[in-house]
Amino acid sequence: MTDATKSTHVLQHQMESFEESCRAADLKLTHQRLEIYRELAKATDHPSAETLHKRLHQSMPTLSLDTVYRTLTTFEQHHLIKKVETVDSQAHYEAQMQQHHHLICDTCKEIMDFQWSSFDAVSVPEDILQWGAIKNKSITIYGTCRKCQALKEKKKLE
Amino acid sequence: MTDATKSTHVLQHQMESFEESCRAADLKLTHQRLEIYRELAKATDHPSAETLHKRLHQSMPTLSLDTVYRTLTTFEQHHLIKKVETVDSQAHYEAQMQQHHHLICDTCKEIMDFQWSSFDAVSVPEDILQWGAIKNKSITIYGTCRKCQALKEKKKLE
DNA sequence: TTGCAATTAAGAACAGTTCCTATTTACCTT
DNA sequence: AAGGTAAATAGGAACTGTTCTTAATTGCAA
Ligand SMILES: [Mn+2]
Ligand SMILES: [Mn+2]
Ligand SMILES: [Zn+2]
Ligand SMILES: [Zn+2]
Repeated sequence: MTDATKSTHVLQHQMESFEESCRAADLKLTHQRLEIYRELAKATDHPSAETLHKRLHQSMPTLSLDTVYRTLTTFEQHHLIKKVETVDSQAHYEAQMQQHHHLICDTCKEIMDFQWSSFDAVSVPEDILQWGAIKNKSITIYGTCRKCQALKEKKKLE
Repeated sequence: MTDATKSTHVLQHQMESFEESCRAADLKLTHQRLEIYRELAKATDHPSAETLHKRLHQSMPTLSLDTVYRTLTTFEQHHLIKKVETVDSQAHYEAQMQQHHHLICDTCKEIMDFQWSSFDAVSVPEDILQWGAIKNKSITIYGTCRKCQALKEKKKLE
């Protein structure tokens, strides 16, 4: 997927399996839940509740910010979405549930996904096993993205 | 270091290099700054501003929470400490500046340090290099720590 | 010592999130 | 299809974590 948005049929499939998960979890299929999930699923960034609320406002002018927060929390509790760990004061979310890792730009704070399957395959060092039961490991890479690097170069020349 | 607290002379050395860094950065060596740094440096957990404030309250009853926040922000800006990325609403800090990684317990939320030098040594996948200038990569491992596992076992038996 | 810019304490303000409650809605039962 | 009911929502109040404002204090250079 090189495009900035997901193809319609991939998203449609994701929506169907989302609806199935909701029914299985006894979550009512409200318009709000469907639209919030769809908006998050089609996002390639990792939006905050406020960002999602803004994006949905045009098509759902009465949607309350509280509903966005409450709904995201519900989804997270049912493992339908994930809260992304950041250093930011706002919480960021994603519907991407497959194993993946993050690139974070220290300048624009954009969070990008990436894969590193050879890392996913290795097991953790011996001495960590005694800490407890390990469930998951993920990488965060920090740096400056191309866009922000270019901007900095420009400013230097001025 | 198997002990829960650092040996006095290691901490003393860390304090000396901290004082040097402050002078180099034109930061005045106030009692508050020294004590906040010392408290963070000797901690093996990853305390929040509020936790640090509580720990310091006995010896410094007039220390304000605002000063703790302001001081931690100042230290972070001068790369004397780090803000730890978590999914938590409170910010967590550490004085440990050497490359290391984190284990986070999903139950008690405790954050533990660990080393993985063979991972530190490998370079990132080719295609990531085109994203921008990479500065650092770190791992977060999630799971349930021994203590919390034991507690859960106990509850099951009841 | 003295002078002054930097720093602090205390509380007000602010930002992000959650709670309260009256109203609405999904969906189960007829 | 219609009715009943528990769950979900909107809107505003409340709460929590963090930052700002300002007057008083302090570190440190002269
Ligand atoms: Mn992601
Ligand atoms: Mn650490
Ligand atoms: Zn950037
Ligand atoms: Zn634990």
